[in-house]
Amino acid sequence: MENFIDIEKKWQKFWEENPNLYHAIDNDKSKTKKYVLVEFPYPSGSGLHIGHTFSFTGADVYARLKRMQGFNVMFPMGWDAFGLPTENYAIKTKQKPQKVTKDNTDMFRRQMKALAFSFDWAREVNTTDPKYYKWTQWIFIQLYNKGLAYKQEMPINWCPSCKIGLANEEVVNGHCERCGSEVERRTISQWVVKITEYADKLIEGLKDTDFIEKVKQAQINWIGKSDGAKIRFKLSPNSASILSSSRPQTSSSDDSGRKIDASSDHELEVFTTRPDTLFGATFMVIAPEHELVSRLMDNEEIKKYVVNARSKSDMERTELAKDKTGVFSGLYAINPVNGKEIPIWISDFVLASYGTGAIMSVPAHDERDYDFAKKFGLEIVPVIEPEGGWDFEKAPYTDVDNGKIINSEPINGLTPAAAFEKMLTWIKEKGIGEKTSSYHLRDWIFSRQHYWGEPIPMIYCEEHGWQPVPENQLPIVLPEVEQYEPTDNGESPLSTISNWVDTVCPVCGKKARRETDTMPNWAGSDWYFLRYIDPDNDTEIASQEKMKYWMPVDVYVGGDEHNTLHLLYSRFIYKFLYDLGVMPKENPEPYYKRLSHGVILGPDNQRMSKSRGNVIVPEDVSTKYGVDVVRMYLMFMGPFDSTMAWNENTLMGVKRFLDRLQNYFDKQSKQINNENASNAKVDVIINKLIKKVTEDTDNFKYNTAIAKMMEALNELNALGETYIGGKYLKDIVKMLAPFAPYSTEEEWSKIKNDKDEISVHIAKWPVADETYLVEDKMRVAIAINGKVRDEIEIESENQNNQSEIISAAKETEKIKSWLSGKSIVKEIYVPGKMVNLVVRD
RNA sequence: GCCGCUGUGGUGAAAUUGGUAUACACGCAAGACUUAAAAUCUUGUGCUCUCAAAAAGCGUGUGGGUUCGACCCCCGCCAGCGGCACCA
Repeated sequence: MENFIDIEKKWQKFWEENPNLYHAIDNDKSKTKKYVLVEFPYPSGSGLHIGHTFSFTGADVYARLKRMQGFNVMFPMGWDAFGLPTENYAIKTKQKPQKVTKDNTDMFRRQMKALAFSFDWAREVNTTDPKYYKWTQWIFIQLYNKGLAYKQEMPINWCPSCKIGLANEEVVNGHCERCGSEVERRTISQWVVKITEYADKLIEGLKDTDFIEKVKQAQINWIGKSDGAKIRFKLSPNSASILSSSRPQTSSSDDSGRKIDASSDHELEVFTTRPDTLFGATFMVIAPEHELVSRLMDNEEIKKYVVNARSKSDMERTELAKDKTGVFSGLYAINPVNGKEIPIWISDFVLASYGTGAIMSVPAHDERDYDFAKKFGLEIVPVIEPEGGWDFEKAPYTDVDNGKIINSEPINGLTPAAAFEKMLTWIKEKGIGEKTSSYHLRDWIFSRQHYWGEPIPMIYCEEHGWQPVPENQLPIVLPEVEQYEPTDNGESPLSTISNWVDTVCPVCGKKARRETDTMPNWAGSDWYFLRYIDPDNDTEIASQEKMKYWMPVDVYVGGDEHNTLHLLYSRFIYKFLYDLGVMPKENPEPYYKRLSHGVILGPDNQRMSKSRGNVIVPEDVSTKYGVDVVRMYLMFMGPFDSTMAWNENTLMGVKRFLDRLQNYFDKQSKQINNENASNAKVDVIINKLIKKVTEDTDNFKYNTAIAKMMEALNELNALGETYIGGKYLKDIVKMLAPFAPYSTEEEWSKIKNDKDEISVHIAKWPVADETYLVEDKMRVAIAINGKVRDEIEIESENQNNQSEIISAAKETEKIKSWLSGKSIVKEIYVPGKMVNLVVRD
């Protein structure tokens, strides 16, 4: 007999020579389409890891099932290949990133083919291919044209040792991921994408999807919508005159037209979720970055505080969260509802990036305001009191569901909820504010000062400002050069390539400069699922007709770590393109179902990592035991979405099962020509198996599907020398095929006849014959007071004959002894399941 | 602190969603084959009581509740995991 290595070689070659087995056919109306997507990998130098193997196998099993069930399945694969690790590796080994990427994707592709994933390789995409990123750049231009991309001074994470700007994801606990030195803040002019414009649409759109609750919640939390009001506080006359005498020297913003701060010299605008507590506002606090503060820098104390606060990293600010700091601004505002003059403080616990960068402080009813008031001896005025009173000396009262409004002349006695509504109308009538919402979601910083990314297709002209590259000049190809190390000044390495940077203005034709920043990693992975639909299209992102056929993605398999950022960015870009009219109007959402796969831990129950030395390399295990064993084990070890530890003993159990099955097939093959040699027991075993395996596989419950196959084999073996016939033998091979593609293909080649498909992987999935699912006899449990004491066997056709079954139940020896001396007060019969007799002494 | 999830044998886990708890697999024990070991096969395996068996009792983190009947539904608590976190 051939060993598994020969078998794998043989069939890999066969599949390579027959790629049409897994081809998805565009616009095939004769079949129902099924778009099965799994997150494409970043092709790192260390090859496919066990997590990839796990999630890809899970998606592959599903794709194979659907294909065999007669769907027109698209199951594509590609490479999310821009990114820092490649750039760093290239710098270290003095190779071109293009070359490193090529080597890595070649390795990944080879490993994937060895693992028998049924990808449609004709649709392979690569985010670093100019033909691909032409469209990534095109999307950016559309964003710019619609006013959703703007340039702004933004603080970034700066590594002083690498001399490079770091993305948030490259900062680990306040330190540079690469060199470990502490990250500083620096302000750099950056491209920003207005995802916040779509915040509401991204929340509402979730109802058009079938994501699991956990994912929907993650998205909603990340967007973090709060309903409340904007309220304008007039400054006291004195304060207003102080300010008007010190206008800011220059406006810090350049051309974005965005104003963070809507306040004028006479007003200070705040956002609050608690307008019901407005009468309790006894002071105000503004962020050190607030526009007003820049006009108060003559005061040494304020200047010192502000300079210090601005130099703090986000880390430091939040770490010191408990201990409030602050300084009095010298200014006063008027509480619009009671005319009270209240002080304005400056403190870094107020975030410039949320709301208006200024708050009204109600210390009696907010933890942070309370801490601040206690520390600086500010007034605390309660405006809500619960029944039974509250000791405001000890703590603030923050419960919104209970209590009555006090100390608030026109609204006294209302509940906080009623007061909330009342105040919204009131501030509107008085013209001092209006209802609004605020979001945790921030606009998306889109610039990276790295080489290995998509060039941002923008040109700067002295006269005409920022202009998009004309679309017919796309793609702007990343120049291949010798120098792509980071520069000293924090600019992208592209800035040193003068013959690339120097260009002409698309408006006036005069000298102009290209943008030298590149896009973040997310840019290419936002929309890749669209490109699979039409990977070679040169004139459109994808053809309308094809998108109409394939969209939406039916099932999207990915990791929990992408449930917020990637999924949100991706939905945003899709919705933007949808509003642009580029997407089919039937599909406002890109993904119908989202499935998150679990995590495979090392044998020590710890996350796999090189430093722990607990890494399992798929290629090592598959050369030792065979690909089928590895695939099947991964699917058997537990539910597809849970965290599980690698255990080689359990893997051996799967291997034994496959070996036993092989023996069974070898014995059975003697009678292969006898299509229907079978008996009643076999009919039941196989048809039940088909039903269960089909259901479970369809629902990604692979572990129980495999358990059923094991159970069935045990049952068949227990029948001894019974031949089950060719049809059932083929059914078993088919059901196993998605999990164990090699050995089933081998077995299929032995047992198939001329009428059968050339490959088991395009054979027709079996359908259970319902007539065999009903057994003639059933076992009915008999319980006394809910505890099972005995059981009887009944004819299935009699299962609804309640009185007969109950009297039979009372007649068994065991039950009689349980009943003696007791009286039956109630009899319950669950058809075909059980009898419960409720008795009393 | 907030949001989400999970607690079932020695282990990974099942349970038709309110109807016989522990399927399947691992591990362990005993046996068969073998000079021996590995591999393979057979049998047993929740706990207590028992030389053993029968019978009984106890058993799904924990305390209550609803129900003829609860791993499943409701209320409270404990433990663990993941995400967010000075978001006004």
